[in-house]
Amino acid sequence: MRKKYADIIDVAIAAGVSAATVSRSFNHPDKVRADTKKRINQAVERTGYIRNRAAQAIHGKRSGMIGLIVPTLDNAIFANLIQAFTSTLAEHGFTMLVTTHGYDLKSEYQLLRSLLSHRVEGIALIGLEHNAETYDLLELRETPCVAIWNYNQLSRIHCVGSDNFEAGQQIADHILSKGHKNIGTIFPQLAGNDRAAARFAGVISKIEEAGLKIPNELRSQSIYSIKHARICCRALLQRDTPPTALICGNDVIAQGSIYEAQALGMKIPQDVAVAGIGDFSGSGEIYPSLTTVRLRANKIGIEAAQLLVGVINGENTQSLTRIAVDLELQERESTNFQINAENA
Amino acid sequence: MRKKYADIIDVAIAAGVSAATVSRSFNHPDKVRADTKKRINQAVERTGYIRNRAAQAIHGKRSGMIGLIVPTLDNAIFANLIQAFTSTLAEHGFTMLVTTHGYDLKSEYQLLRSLLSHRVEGIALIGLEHNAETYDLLELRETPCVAIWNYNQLSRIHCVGSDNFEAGQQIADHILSKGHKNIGTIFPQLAGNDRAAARFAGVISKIEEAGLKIPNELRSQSIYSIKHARICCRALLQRDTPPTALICGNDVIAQGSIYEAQALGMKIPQDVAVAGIGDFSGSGEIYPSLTTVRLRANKIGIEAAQLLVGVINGENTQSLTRIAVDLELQERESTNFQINAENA
DNA sequence: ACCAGAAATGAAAACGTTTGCATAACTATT
DNA sequence: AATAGTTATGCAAACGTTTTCATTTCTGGT
Repeated sequence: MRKKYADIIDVAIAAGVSAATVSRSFNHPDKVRADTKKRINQAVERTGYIRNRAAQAIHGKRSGMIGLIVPTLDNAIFANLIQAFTSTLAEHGFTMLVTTHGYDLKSEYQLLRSLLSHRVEGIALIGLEHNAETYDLLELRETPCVAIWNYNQLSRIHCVGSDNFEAGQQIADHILSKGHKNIGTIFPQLAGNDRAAARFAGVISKIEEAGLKIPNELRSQSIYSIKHARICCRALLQRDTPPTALICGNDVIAQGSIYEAQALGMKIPQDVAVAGIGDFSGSGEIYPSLTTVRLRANKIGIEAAQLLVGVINGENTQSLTRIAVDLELQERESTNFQINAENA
Repeated sequence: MRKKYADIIDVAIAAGVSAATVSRSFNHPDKVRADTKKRINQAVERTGYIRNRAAQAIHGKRSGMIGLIVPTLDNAIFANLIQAFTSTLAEHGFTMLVTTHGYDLKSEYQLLRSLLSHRVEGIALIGLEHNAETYDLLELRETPCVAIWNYNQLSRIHCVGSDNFEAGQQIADHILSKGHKNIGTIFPQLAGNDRAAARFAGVISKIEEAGLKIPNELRSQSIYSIKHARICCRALLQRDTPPTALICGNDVIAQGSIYEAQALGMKIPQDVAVAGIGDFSGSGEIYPSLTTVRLRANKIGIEAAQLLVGVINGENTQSLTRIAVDLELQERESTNFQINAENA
């Protein structure tokens, strides 16, 4: 046997046509006669041919792959987002090449190079905070690229996402409207995580607008873990004058806070109100249900994929597209208590 | 400008060597003199060269990509698994090409063809239940392949995972040891989901071994959703003689059951015990903490990646490797109550 | 200084496609 | 039935690498 698997020439011979015609039959089906196409398809069947996209990618464009760089897959809401993104891509004939950097922006540049070496047709990144060399390389290679998850009207690249600053504002507004004056926060580390940083800035802006402030002792920092969040929460709630409300950087931290408050025998929302950001699957179903700001991960994923495909196909020629996906404050049980004047 | 981006020849010219030497400098660094290598690296820097893996893949093997076919990414424990898998692959220089089929095994074959057309060097599948044509194609193309998540000593391909039948047995044993006789189950649909099917079979085997049986009315079916699980749980708990224990097919369903029981004013585990399978992140932290069987997603992901890389590199020549990753029963609060004879 | 053997490099073919151009085969018009 | 126009197909070059084989350049022993 000369070679291992059937190539386009074997198919061509089996179908009694030239390789060029076989190729056209796949890529420009309208340019080949119906009966020829049928013969070719039979030949494909007979020979067990599977086309080689590497060979296809080599000269022209079409590798059929999109690269995604994501901090981690191990995170409920990213998983949500990525599922929507990848299945939408699949509808358009693209497959997703995924890499993760674990929140280490320094390695992002290398991952980008790796994806480019695979000649992906487009790149998706999470968030808008990236190294200068990452941005520069994207520009240099003129790679279609979209930033997912954050919306920012000054973004350097296309973006599809929600305004995290606004999310912070919404949840802070809600907490303030319930009469809270003594408020604590539990957020992830802000450096290298522009989502968390923007949310926090939104919270602070509204608090200060209301003439209040959050002292440093009530600004707690937790990783993305229920267990660790519980520890942070406990520290806050066992202070001499514990906060009457906790604003958490995401729903995982908020859930941990709820469990810990319960474990301490406190009533939610009467003794302490808890709010999150994200509206993860389950947040509306736990007891008490969690007040949060919904980030529509599914919608963001779909829109981002559509935008990227559009850019690749040259439909989106001129300027930068920035899509703000709306937020929805979800008022639920965990904050459903009005503080009266005496309590304040 | 002749062409858009620097290719290997541009680098060769810039470095004053031939293309062959540049290629060797990447692929067989020991075969080229140190100072030549240095000159080449400088030339790479200067020209902004990014090598083209498509061109590399075209003739020989090395595409540097592994294909993964997964039911969905949108699932806490798969996300866990996949994160471990992809980061281990990355350590070995591979990038992961991901596709999802949403539990539709029929489309799996097409996804496999698509991955093969990208000339991935290896394939990972979830579970062992696949169409005959999927298995046949894998064999025909002699593609290194590993099934992740399930262990079965009769598997047709390499596998790394836990024995779901045993997981079902373990949790059933535990529930029986607490004296329960009136037991309900809430499982996902079993067809097309060999994990769930094996777990259920394990549960049933132990129940029957104990001389008990679970009537059809107490066998409930729920999708992977807290909300839907709550509905199923409610139906079971509102029966005239509700079960004293619920065995759930996974921790998401178990969590939903806990919330619903609480909402119905029932005490866990006194009024009803709840057990899950999986030990998702958070299951040990909720209140009451959930008794479950730990599936070590992280370990499975890492081992699977190592096995697959080994097979690709020809280290694992002879027979099929099947790795059983151990289970760990996690006894927690949600079942911590012994039924006495009168209650039974 | 010379030579044998080893190490480094280069030239060219090969990998499996796609595509521009040329040609052949149809269609429809007269 | 001839012709012009259209449509379908084939030929061959090109894409960017890797690799085999041949050649050149070292290296060290005499």
